[in-house]
Amino acid sequence: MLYAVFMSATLPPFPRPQEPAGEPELLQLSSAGDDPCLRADAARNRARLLEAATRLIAEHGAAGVTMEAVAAAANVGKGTVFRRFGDRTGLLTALLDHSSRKLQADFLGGPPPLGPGAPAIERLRAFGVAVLYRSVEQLDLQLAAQPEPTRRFAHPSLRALHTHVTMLLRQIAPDADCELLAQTLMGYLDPALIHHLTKQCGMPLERLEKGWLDLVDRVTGSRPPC
Amino acid sequence: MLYAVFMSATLPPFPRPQEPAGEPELLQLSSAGDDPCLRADAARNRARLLEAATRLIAEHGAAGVTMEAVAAAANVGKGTVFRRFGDRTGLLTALLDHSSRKLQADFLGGPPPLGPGAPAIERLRAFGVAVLYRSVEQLDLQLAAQPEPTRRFAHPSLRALHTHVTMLLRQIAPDADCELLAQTLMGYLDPALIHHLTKQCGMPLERLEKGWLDLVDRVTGSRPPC
DNA sequence: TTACGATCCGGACCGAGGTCCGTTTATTGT
DNA sequence: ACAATAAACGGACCTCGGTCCGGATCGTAA
Repeated sequence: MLYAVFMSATLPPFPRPQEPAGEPELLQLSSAGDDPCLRADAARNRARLLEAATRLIAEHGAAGVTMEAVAAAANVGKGTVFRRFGDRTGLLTALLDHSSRKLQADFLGGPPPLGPGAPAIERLRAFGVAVLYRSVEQLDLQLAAQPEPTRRFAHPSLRALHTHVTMLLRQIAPDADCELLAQTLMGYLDPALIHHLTKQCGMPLERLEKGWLDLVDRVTGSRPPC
Repeated sequence: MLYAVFMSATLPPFPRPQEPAGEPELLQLSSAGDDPCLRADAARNRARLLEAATRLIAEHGAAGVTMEAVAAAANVGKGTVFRRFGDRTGLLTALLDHSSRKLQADFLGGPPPLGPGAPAIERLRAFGVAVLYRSVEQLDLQLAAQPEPTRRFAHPSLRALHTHVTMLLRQIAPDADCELLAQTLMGYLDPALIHHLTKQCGMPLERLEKGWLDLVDRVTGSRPPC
């Protein structure tokens, strides 16, 4: 439960999900939603599974969908699901992959203020707002896709966001511990927090948005007066 | 999975864990580690379970301990564990209860700078450091006790901390959205984050501590220059 | 002391995530 | 076209968290 780091060279019991085969860290925004060299039937089943999962989740909510149900709906064996996606989190994450890549493309190479061209602080503000909106319209999935606490921050997609925020911060406040500051900012955008504040505390999204802008100002030291 | 709010008056299928029967919101720091009016055998079993759990966790780590194993080690039926503590999270939380109450007592009525008497900002600084240290020496348990994302922020003990931070912030920055700011600060103290930074990124605790102090200064607008 | 009702106990049972391995299928080289 | 080999398949199987309910126990009042 806490071992199983690599599995020795002797016969891998499972080819391991080649799904989250993260490209060189950050710039993993290539190839739309497909995958590298996958056998024909495998690719077909993968597509079927994603489609089935999407449909079932739309019907019953992410929390109400069983892996076995997905497999059945896709006319595929249960083992196939796990071989392809590793675990439940993997499948759910794959469903988020598209929007995740889009967001990444937007702030990495899109038009300002999200993309390069605008001053860093503007980009940072826009970034938070973008993430906020994205999370709100996928809260259900985002929550269900959250891995267990130990791995929450290891998730490649999240790391990418964190890296980006760190870079922006470095341009704004070079003397600060931008790694930690970035972590703090990302914490504000945690789907679980957003869910809690909007659904359980009834805060309007607008307030969260203001909160983000304010937070950015405070953290970067660009408060109004002074 | 997302219903079951209260259970109607008609025959409760389970008396429901009377464990986290939160007193009036905040000031729940009374009665050391025991419970209200519990039948003799029930109290005895409860103690046995807590003791067994503690021992097993010390041996195998929190993640490596099964509910059934705890039950067996306590010479008790599995059902008894769940009746008493509701679920795994409940049991683990109960183990943290003692230190949780102590912390609460400290910042609610202990000596400055944690307790009342010191200026709010000093208390806030001390608060973060205290939580940091407490988390570090119980990381394993804290992580394992973390409930699923949907309920992460609903946890009473966490709410208490959040409330306290909010109050301190209100004294420091009355015009800010202290609820949100408090949430941000609490995010920095999330055990999962601490685990990630210290165990996975290899940051020394000292750096996290500096990070907290710096964060407090930034967020409250009490930066050095100006 | 006894009897009775509320509370508690225990372990069989269930569902869902995850694994294993014998069988099937796609690909590739000839 | 035809092996031969690597990759993929599927579903039985395992574990573990959580539930249920018939029966044992405790507290109490007479």
